[in-house]
Amino acid sequence: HMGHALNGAIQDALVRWARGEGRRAKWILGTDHAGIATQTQVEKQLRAEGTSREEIGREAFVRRVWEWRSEYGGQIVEQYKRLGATCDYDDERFTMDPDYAAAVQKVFVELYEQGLIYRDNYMVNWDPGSHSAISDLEVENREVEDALYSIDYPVEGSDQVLTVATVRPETMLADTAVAVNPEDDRYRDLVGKHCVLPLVGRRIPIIADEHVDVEFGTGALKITPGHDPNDFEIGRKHGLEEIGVIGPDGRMTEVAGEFAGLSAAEAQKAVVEALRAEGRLRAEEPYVHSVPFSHRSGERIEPLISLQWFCRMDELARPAIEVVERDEVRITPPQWKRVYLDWMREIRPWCISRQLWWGHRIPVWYCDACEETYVAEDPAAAPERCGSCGGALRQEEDVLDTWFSSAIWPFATLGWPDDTPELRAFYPTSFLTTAREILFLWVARMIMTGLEFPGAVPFRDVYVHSVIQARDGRRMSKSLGTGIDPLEEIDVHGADALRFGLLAMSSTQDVRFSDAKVQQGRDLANKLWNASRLILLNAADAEPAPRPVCVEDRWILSRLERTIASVTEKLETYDFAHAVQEAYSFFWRDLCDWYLEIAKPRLYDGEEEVAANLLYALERLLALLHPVMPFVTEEIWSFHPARRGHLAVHAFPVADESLFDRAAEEDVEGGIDLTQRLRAWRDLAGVPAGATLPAVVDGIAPPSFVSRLSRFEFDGVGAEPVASIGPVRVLDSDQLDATAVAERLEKRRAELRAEVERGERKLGNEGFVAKAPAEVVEEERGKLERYKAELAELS
RNA sequence: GGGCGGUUAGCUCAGUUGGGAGAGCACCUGCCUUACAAGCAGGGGGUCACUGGUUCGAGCCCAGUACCGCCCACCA
Repeated sequence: HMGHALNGAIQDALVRWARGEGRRAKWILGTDHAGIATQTQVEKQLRAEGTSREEIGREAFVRRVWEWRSEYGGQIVEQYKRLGATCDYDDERFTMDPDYAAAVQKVFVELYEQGLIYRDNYMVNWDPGSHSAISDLEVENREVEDALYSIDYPVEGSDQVLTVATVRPETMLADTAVAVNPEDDRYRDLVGKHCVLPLVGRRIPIIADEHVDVEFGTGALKITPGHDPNDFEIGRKHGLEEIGVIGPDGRMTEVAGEFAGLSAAEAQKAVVEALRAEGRLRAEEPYVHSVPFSHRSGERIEPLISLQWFCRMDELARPAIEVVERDEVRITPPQWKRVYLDWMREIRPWCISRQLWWGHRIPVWYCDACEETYVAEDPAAAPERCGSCGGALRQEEDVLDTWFSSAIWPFATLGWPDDTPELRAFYPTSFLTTAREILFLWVARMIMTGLEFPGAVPFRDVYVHSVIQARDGRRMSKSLGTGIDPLEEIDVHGADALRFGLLAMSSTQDVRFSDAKVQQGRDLANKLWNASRLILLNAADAEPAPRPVCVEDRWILSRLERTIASVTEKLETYDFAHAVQEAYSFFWRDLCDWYLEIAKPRLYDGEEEVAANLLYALERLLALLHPVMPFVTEEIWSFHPARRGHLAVHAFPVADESLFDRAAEEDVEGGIDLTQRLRAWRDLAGVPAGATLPAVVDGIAPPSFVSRLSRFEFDGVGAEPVASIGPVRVLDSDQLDATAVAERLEKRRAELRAEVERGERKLGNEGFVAKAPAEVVEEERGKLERYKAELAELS
């Protein structure tokens, strides 16, 4: 999707740039096994074939997934090639590769042996869609309208009732307490007594817990430790019984008695009806609240207690917090640093087991006879018999969260745990870019495992790129139909155009996809081609070199080198939008609009110096733009007389400061400004486009190109001056329309009067003159003088 | 409920330390000028969301308001 394309454009620009600077660059492209998503796809196929994973069994299913993978797994790689990404394709990695899998097992076992990985019955986010537990980060909350039911729970041995409110009445079957706030005077004397649970008849204690909000509803809260994360915590604190009435299949269990077998939704209706029949239902009202959904399957999460593997994060997080605090890992843009730190400081245990078949099967074996547990790094070397009782061993059925294996990507792909030359050469890596939704899921975990295993940060820089939204500002998503396919953009506009466009769009904030920016990239590629044609067809015999012979030459060389310096600086700070805009504007405005137009006569004359300058500028410009637009620059390069091999392995230009020339820049830019004013005057005075007008210059002569590019002859004689533009006095001629000239003059006089008034007002302000810096005041005085002088000339 | 970001031209976005508001696209006018009509030249267009404050001077700094978006969060 477009996020991959942006990510690829950024990484490829940086890696090509790094190579061009002679740095040893490695870019490993690879994929994770996307456990839930992939398993879901294959299960869908099986259903279409009238079978299921249960029917064909684990081994056959995993084979099917590998087949699926061999068919579709290469797509992203092919797409990256279309984009022009120069990954080390021979080194492609996959999280299920045997050596990678071995690294995953090793990490699991080491963390297990340190006591950081443990198995526990705990409240998890159960995803009925994938039939698996998922982690907190894979849950998204959505606003939903439910009904809020108020139910009367009779207090044992009295006429009193406690009214509790719930959006999930079916879970009342698993209630094991009613809680009130200890400070709540209304219920103080009820604490310690019991309620009788309607429909069920179970005696449940009334307990006091400060979590209960006195303000909400009646201030009495039903406690269902088995089906509510909140109640689970309270239940553990008070040692309450944990009852499960909803099973992993989303249906009511045997424990639910007469409701057993119903889906949770059906049970809700039935329970409400039963309560109503018993007169226990006090109220029912619409209620909007946020509800967890599975990010993967889209189904509503069913919180339930289940036996899962967890990873304790606090110890792992501590050093990962420090390296970011100390900027040993720099996060750009900087606001994400705090987001990272806030999350890490509040980090909770990570549920790492998944009830799937596609993934790294957890390397744990159980002895059913004596309840002994074994772990083994190498599944092939796993014990077959229990060491204590000799009983048969059974391997854990669950697999690891895909992110658990992705977390070790930076070093596992380089051969860890072996001490490989690659690991020594490239770890720690330098750069990682990603969308911010990946910051916790992946980046944080890579930092933690990197510090824990190889013992160093996995990368120095993290760049969090923009989210590219759809043209209308909505999220790009397949389900909304708002997605824009990068491959289609490449088909229509070209990969260079898309790369340029994406980098030009990128920002420190989210941006809408801009067709105009891609268009700009396409236009740039086109114009590069045309300008190169002009240069190469007319200058091919020269040797590229800076050979300035006039102020315009010194100007363009100075601008070229300043642009190189500036683009490099922007790349260094990951300011891609400004980097590409700056290169664009140098090429389009300075080189094409001005220098090429100025230099054409010399070029057509076969002048060697101008040819040398142009070939030099082109050579350096191609190399500068190559990281952004590799295809067109490489193609043009193949026609350049200075080419040696491919541009892709040519050096990135280093700014030559000896060519910086402030004076030449001022002179030429003054000439450009004068040319534009002369052209504007002509246009507004209604002069035919092709006409050449007589004029004289009063004072210092402007650069020679001004006359030709503005179509004025500066050696006019005889006629009266009718207008004054800078040092240029336009002389009367029969090509001028007297009325239009008069109107134009009057318009200019009005402008000048307004400027003079503005300047006088500002300088008449005592505060300004007294408190503003002297140079600012001086500048204002100078401007006022110039405006007054021009106005005097025109009157 | 917390936190972060946004509000600048018709559209998408830039605006470095506070000193006369910019780009690309779109629009208007004129040009097929021997690299390019996917082009060239010129032009119009903005109460910088709102209200106060600081300052000689505010798009920029401070306080508040209103919308929009995102992230985090165990009020039933």
